[in-house]
Amino acid sequence: MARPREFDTENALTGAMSVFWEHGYDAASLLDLLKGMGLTRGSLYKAFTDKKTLFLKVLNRYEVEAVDAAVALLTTGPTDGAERIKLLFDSIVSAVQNGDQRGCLLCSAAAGPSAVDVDIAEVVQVQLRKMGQAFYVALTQSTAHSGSSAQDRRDLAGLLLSQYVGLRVMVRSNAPIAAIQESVRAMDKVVSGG
Amino acid sequence: MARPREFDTENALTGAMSVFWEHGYDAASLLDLLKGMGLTRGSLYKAFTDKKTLFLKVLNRYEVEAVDAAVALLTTGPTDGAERIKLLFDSIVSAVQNGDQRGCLLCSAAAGPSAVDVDIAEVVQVQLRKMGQAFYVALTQSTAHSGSSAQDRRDLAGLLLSQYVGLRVMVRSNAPIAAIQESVRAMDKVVSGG
DNA sequence: TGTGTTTTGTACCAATCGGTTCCAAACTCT
DNA sequence: AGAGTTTGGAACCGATTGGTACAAAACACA
Repeated sequence: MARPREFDTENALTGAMSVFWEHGYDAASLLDLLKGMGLTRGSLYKAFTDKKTLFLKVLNRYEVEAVDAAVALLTTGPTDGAERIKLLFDSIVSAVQNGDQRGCLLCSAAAGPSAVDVDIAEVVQVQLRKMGQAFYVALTQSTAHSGSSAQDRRDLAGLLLSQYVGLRVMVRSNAPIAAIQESVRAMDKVVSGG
Repeated sequence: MARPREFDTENALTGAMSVFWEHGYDAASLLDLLKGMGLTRGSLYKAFTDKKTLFLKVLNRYEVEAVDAAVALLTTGPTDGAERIKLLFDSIVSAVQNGDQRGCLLCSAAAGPSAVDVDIAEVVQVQLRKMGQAFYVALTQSTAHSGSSAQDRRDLAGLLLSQYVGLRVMVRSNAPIAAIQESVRAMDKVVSGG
């Protein structure tokens, strides 16, 4: 009934995510996005309305692609819950060692536009809360912490969450990998020695 | 020998710090800065060269005003080192309770422009390292940790540092105060029961 | 093969960005 | 008072910002 799209929406979103991830929300210009998504102004605005709505859709995609993966890692699998937590933090170190210094799109959004835009802040909070819940579940399914009170587990889950955010912000800020490793090593000890 | 300044440089820097603190580096426009500093374009550029150099000077001022204060709190005083660490984290909670959601200028800089500008990144790293060192000293001067190995203390200091960054980022991102308190409570436990 | 509908690409928009230029005003010193 | 020097303020700069308008192109359906 009409002219079909020449681009794949999912591909375009992936491209946008990559641009936002690298530059951050504010610093990512329309031109960056157009180049990264491989489409022109008209198409972008017709398909995604707005820079901000595009970013919100990218955040949703990040949730599906990255957050849910982390949540799955934390809440399922054969290993002990504490072991899964270690795996997650070790994956941060691995990422840095592989040259990925982009940090976490969600964490950067938390530090940046989230302080100014309520819509973005809301999505960010939902996802952070999701991560926190996953930490809580992992602790509950760990032999070292299943015996402690729910309150203590909740507190420790909160610690793990802010720790996660802090680490990935430090990664993005060019902190030496040794500093990251120290932090992860200490965190492993806390999680093991409940 | 010439016309004197009509403004006080230190006052102007304080104003600039306040603007950068609230908006972040990128989002702080020249107009915001001029208004916040109470001077005009000509004066700003004559006195501070550049937006970026102004920010670097603001970072130096933040170091003197905020970082050094935190370092002093952590490294001196009559109380046990672990107690000082608790005081620092409690002060974060207090700030939020008093309606201050700006977080930490340094931490926001770490998440934002630091990933892009090497000069800013360098200053940020120096100050973060300074904070980490202070955590290390506090641990060394704590009865609960003076017995552990220097390596363990270094690791835990790294954990405290990333924890500090993460907390203040979360504060800025509008996280509920309950989440902040959980994290601090768990942190207190780790520091006490070393 | 039209006809209707949607996409695409470009030209264009006002607003704002950080930064420069320039001159009158305000001062110190002789 | 006059010379010398620096500040303050406003006008102005090109570049870039996110966003819109519109005509041509590409399809589905009849």
